[in-house]
Amino acid sequence: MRASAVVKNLKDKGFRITPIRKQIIEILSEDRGPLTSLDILTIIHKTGKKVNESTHDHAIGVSSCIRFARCNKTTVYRQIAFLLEQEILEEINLGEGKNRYDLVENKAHHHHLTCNNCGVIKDLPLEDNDFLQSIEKNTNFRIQKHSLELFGLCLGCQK
Amino acid sequence: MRASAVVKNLKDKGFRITPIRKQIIEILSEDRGPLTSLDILTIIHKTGKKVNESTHDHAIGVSSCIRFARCNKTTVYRQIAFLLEQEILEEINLGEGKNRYDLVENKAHHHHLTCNNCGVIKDLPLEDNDFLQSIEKNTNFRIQKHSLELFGLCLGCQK
DNA sequence: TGATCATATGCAACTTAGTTGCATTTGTCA
DNA sequence: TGACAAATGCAACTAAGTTGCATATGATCA
Repeated sequence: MRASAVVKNLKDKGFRITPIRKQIIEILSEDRGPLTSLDILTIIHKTGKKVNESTHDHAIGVSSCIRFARCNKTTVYRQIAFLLEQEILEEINLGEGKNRYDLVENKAHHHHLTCNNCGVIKDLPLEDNDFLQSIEKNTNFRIQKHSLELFGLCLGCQK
Repeated sequence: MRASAVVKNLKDKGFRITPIRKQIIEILSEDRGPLTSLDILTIIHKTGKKVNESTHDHAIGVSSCIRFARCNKTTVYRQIAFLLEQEILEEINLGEGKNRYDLVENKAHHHHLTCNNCGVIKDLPLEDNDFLQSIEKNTNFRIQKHSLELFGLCLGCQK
């Protein structure tokens, strides 16, 4: 798994490895597609270790309750910011009014194909260097970043 | 000006022409670049007719005050939704956490070049039909919509 | 021209994504 | 193990956008 390599790399650079940081890196390397901060938080809550807590609320007869792993949304946002800074993550905007995040691939820069029906998001590797160079020539802009997002129907949803 | 043609077209289709609807169409046809809902609201407030209102607040000695044209943000959002439905506007997302809107051009579909330094947004007309067709062939997706946004430095900001 | 009515508007309250300040906790290293 | 910088939790906040409902108004017709 790529997660352990990322963790090792961060450790070597002198950054702390906390359980939450590690878990977020693991979640993002499981190839679930680009995730929102809420996706990440929900996965942490669902997959985290269960904790038995004794309570003494005799009034409603509850003697113990089960809770899932705790993590605050602020922490998720801060981890995302950290991982973006370290260029481990990239931010993806599909016009949904929220951001998604994906591990930066070692392979070539890629784009996304989103199915308007089922919502599946597929990677789309593209050789676009020539394309960008010709735009630079024609416009006198120096291009630093670009985003190309495609929306349509996947094969299964065309029927 | 294109605004009057748009207004006439809406009237012919049986839609009401209210002062706010008209003003929003005019603002968007002034070629200020893609605007946010707040941009539109602010322009309405600044350029609207002044209204003298008599007050009788003797306690603080104010006998009249000047107010700018009123328009509620809800109204702007609803007009945007209406104009999107009529395919008069298109929604543009530059990853800012908010949407921008631009009149749909009769000319070819185009993209945007945003300067990371001064924020200027330039139109970029592109012939991308072949490009999209080859992606359809390679992926089996039927592409319905795409967004290509480029970010970098305009000529003036490269120095 | 004035009455009618569907449509447009204003307002307040709400939702959701994301941010900030501050007190507390915890990984790391000596 | 103790110390301390970095990470976390929590509450309160901001900003974009939405919803319900009462009121106002543009277009039409008598």
